[in-house]
Formats: sequence, structure tokens, C-alpha cells
Amino acid sequence: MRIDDASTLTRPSADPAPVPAQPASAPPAPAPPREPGVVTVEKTLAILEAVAERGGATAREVSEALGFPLPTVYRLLQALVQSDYLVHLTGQHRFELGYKLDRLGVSLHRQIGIPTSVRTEIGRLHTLSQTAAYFAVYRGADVVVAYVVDSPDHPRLTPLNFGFHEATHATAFGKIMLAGMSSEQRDQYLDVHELTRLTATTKTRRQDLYAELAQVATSGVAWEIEEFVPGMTCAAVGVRNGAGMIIGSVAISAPSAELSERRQRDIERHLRDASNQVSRYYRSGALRRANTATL
Amino acid sequence: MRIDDASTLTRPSADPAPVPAQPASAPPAPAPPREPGVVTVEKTLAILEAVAERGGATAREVSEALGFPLPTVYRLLQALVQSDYLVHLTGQHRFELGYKLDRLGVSLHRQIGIPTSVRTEIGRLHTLSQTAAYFAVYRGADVVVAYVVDSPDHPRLTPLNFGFHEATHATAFGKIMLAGMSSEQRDQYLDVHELTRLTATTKTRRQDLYAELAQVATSGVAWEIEEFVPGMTCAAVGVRNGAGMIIGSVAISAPSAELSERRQRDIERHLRDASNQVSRYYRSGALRRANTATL
DNA sequence: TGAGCGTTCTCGCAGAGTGAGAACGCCGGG
DNA sequence: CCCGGCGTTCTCACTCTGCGAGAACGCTCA
Repeated sequence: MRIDDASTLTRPSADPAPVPAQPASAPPAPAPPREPGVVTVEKTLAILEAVAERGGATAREVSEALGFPLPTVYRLLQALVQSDYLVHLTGQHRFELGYKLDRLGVSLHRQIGIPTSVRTEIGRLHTLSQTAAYFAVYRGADVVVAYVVDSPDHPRLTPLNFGFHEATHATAFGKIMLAGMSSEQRDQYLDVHELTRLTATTKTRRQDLYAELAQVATSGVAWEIEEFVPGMTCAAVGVRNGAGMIIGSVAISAPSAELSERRQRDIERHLRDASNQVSRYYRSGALRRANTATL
Repeated sequence: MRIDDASTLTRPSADPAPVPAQPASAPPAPAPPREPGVVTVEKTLAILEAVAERGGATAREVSEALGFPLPTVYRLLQALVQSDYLVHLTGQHRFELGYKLDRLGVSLHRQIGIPTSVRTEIGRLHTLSQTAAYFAVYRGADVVVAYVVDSPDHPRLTPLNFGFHEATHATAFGKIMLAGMSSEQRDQYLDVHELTRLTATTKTRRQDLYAELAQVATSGVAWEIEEFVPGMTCAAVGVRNGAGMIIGSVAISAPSAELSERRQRDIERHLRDASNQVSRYYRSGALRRANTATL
């Protein structure tokens, strides 16, 4: 059973900034797209990430990659080393990631807080249904992937790593969560999140989406057939707390080609079983943070 | 928490610089101990860690905990949110950790890079010997815990988490690694790292330590009996690469009381077995980064 | 209705961060 | 042996950035 590795760089969601075309000229001040923010902090974090991406780097590499002058890079590198976000491998003349990042990662997982019983249940879902298996929860106003179990034979959908929280309209667990919101919450949510087209069959009109959500609400199961990634299908069932509110969702993904009608029925059954088990956990006490997802 | 370099030595706590006459000002703060560094960055990271420690926090909590004025805290919080190191749960008026921290944690683990075959071997060591099991490697000039397998019945020693790299003189795997260094490397290492007393039996004199290291080098196994944590004993065996150099170490920890002579023999056997298996992996190709530990 | 909190803005000042440049030690190659 | 290149640290004067008191706005609760 693997926890979570993989995950590489995802394209930074390019904001629709005006002036997308930088005229190649103007070496002086082409005014980068970025909003103000605290410049020093942004530079520092950029350096940290540069070191992370290339699995360690020399100061010069960072300087060239980011276009920051060398003295600045050294200064900020040292600040990061001092706080244990980086280590300086003096022998190898390299900077690599520091151990605080592990501790922070652990803290993050603790904040999301998926109990072991739920983890094993998702593991069972993976084994029984022979698919990648997911657990998603509300976090604040977002819907986020909180746990994944997959295997070489049944790998996760590449973007669906821990922390994924986009494309709610185009994922099975996203539909479950949208269907679980009050209509005002849903409207507000969709006012902020566009119905981006991802494949030929992605539902990009609210009308269509609402119609499906109504159906999801009654049937209790959401399917998503190649609306997110071509050739792949997902399915999900909601998880409810003691008050009957949807607080999360168990889900699977599999190649569409492998899904005979019979297999679909089996999967639905496994999803409902898993949902029941997980819901049972959340019904019995232990509902830690207020999951009422105020939006 | 590092104790290393000389920079601390150069600056006496209260520097009696020329111009001692401060213009009558400064009745309040006599300037805290901290060395310069990039102030903004330090503040920002302090905020990040404050949020991590308390599992999410409001801006005001952070402000009070760290003594930074509110507008500053908000500004830096936003910088962190913008870079995905924090999320702002607007519904709950809280800031919590962001998903980039997971990605950075994963990158760190990838940089340390313990292959799965080694992981399973440490798992087996845990099961067979019925103890917490560890794998440690050189990283730059340091010796760091790279992987741990434990269980409720056989928990790890509390400080021995991933990333632990102190007290080399008082841990079994540390002794293995010290024994594996050239004498110049060892001397240099010990010039920088004090032989801190941790328990009544910690070896704090180089003499004593060197004597034991010589014995470790010949026997191939290091024991550490309550020199690190009272009541707990550790043992370790080295892992060698194709060139015969020590590049890591497998280790276990257990309560001293549970270690009959027979059990000690069993544990030594299991450690040697594990070491052989792991060494085999590092012998066959795959010796990625130059582990020659230049110091 | 008002107090308290979360959150964002404004704005003038001070000082922090900046970055060209030089310096130092170390290495490997000519 | 000396030179050139690299990693690393320091200096220093200038400027622009981050600072933080304070006020403002909206919300929730009593």
C-alpha cells in the first residue's frame, strides 16, 4: 500500500492577465504579470521551489533559472537554510531541501486528518473494485482530494493527487459534493469557479450540470464519463455525517474501455459499501472540525 | 536547531562596539539574540510555522503569538496564500496549511530517495525483530534518519523521526557511520559536533568514543545501551556500496529490559540479514548520487 | 443598537533589502 | 607553477520596499 508520492509540477493556473504577449524587446521593465505581494517573500519561495523542482541546485543555477542576481540568491538561500527549509551540502556545493518541509507536510496531513479506519476502507475499495480509489472532503469552500490508494496496475488519474481541488464540475466526487450543497452555496461556488471545458463531453453549461446534479442527488451515485480525462471514467458516492449532511465522498477511476455493464454494477456496490463504512465512522462521534462548509 | 558554525562565536552577546553611547533612546528592547538574516523572510516563515503548530489559526492568533502587528501578519499571510503555502478558509475565518507543502515534502523524500526495495527490507526487519526499525544515510556531511518503520507495540524513539541528524555519538547508527568515515573526516565531524551528554552512560570523551568505534569497525555491529534515551537500547549494522564503503545503516531500537541475551543474538542476525539485502541493492547499479560524503 | 471581530486600505517614513563589484580560497588544467 | 573559473562572502551607497498606526467596512452576535 503506498501513501502519496508522485506528483510533479502542475502548470500554474495562468490567470487571464491582460497583455499576454510580452514583446521580446524591453529588457528594462517589461512589468511581469504578477500582482504586487511582498516581493522578498515571493523571491524566497521561488528559490525554494526552484531547488525542489530540480532536486537540489547550486546557487548559480538558481540565479540563472530565476534571473535573480547572485548575491540576492545567496542571501535568501541562507535565510532558508537558517530556518531549516534548505540544507547546504557544503561538500557537494549544492543546496537541497531541508527537514522542516517534512514536518510541515506531516502537519498538513494532520490538519486534513483522514482517520486510519477511513484509509483502510479506501484501501479495500481499491482492492475490491480493482481501480484507483479516492477520498475527497470539503475544506473550507473547496472540495479536495484527501487520500488516494492506487497501484501500478490501477494508477490514479495523473492530476488527482492529494490536494487536488479544481474541476469540481468535471469529476465524479466533485459532482457528489456539489449535489450536497445548498442551492445558494452551489450558486456561489459556481460564480467563482468556471465550468472549464476539459474534454469533448465536459458539461460547461450550468443548466446541464444542474440537471445532472439533481439526478445525482436522487440516485446517490455520480458517474463522470470522459468529462475530465479522455478515455477515463470516474464514479463516486457521498459520505454523510450524523446529521445526514454530505461531508465527503469515496470515488474510483478506471479506463472507460474496461467498464462492462456488469463491472459498473459491481463498482457501484463497492462504492456504496465503502461509503456506508466510512459514514458509520463519521456518524459515531469523532466529527472533529465543523464540517458544515460554510463557503 | 543547529549548533554549528563559528558565526555565533564571533559575535559576543552584547557587542561592546565602539560608539557605545546610544543617543539616549532605546529604553525598551535591548535587541533580541537573533542574528541579522533577512527579516521579512524570517517573519514569514515564523508565521507559516505558527499556523502549522496550532493546526490552523486566525490572523489575530498569529499576531498575538508572535507579537507582529496585525497589518503585517495579514500581508505576509496573503503572500503565503498566494503561493499556495497556506489556504484561507474564508468560511471559518482561519488560515491553514496549503497544498504546496505536500509537494515540497514529497520532493524532499524523493531527494533522499530510499528505494522501495529498501523500504520493504526495513519493514521486514521491523516484523522479524519485533522492534522499531530504521534506515540512516549520509547526506552531505550529516548522518540522517531516512526511513522508519514502527508500530503501536514497537514505537520509534520519539526523537528519531525522518530527518533526525543529531547526537551521532550516542546512537547506534551514528556510531556505524562514524566508524565508516576516514579518520580525518571523523575528526572534522567531531570538531563541529559536540559529544553532548544525554544520559548517564553517554560517551562524552573522544577517547572513549574512538575506542568503541574501533571495536565497531571490526565487529561490524554497533550497540548503544541507554546512551541516548534512558531505558532504551539500539543496535545497527552498516550498509555498503559496490566499492565497500559504508553508505548507510540499518538499525533497531527496543526497551533494554526486553533484550535477553538470546534476543540480542537474534537481533544481530536480523540486522546482518537486512544489511546484506540492502547492500545488495546498492551494489547493483543504482548508486545514484555520489555518496562519497566529502564533508 | 452597538460592541467586537475579521479584513482591507491608506500613507508617510525609515530603514531594510538590493545588487554591482571586489575579494578570498579552492580546484583542475595548461 | 600559474592561471582561470567557480563557490562563497563582504562591502557599500542608493532606493525602493516593507512597515505599522490608524481608519474604514461588513459581518455576527448579544
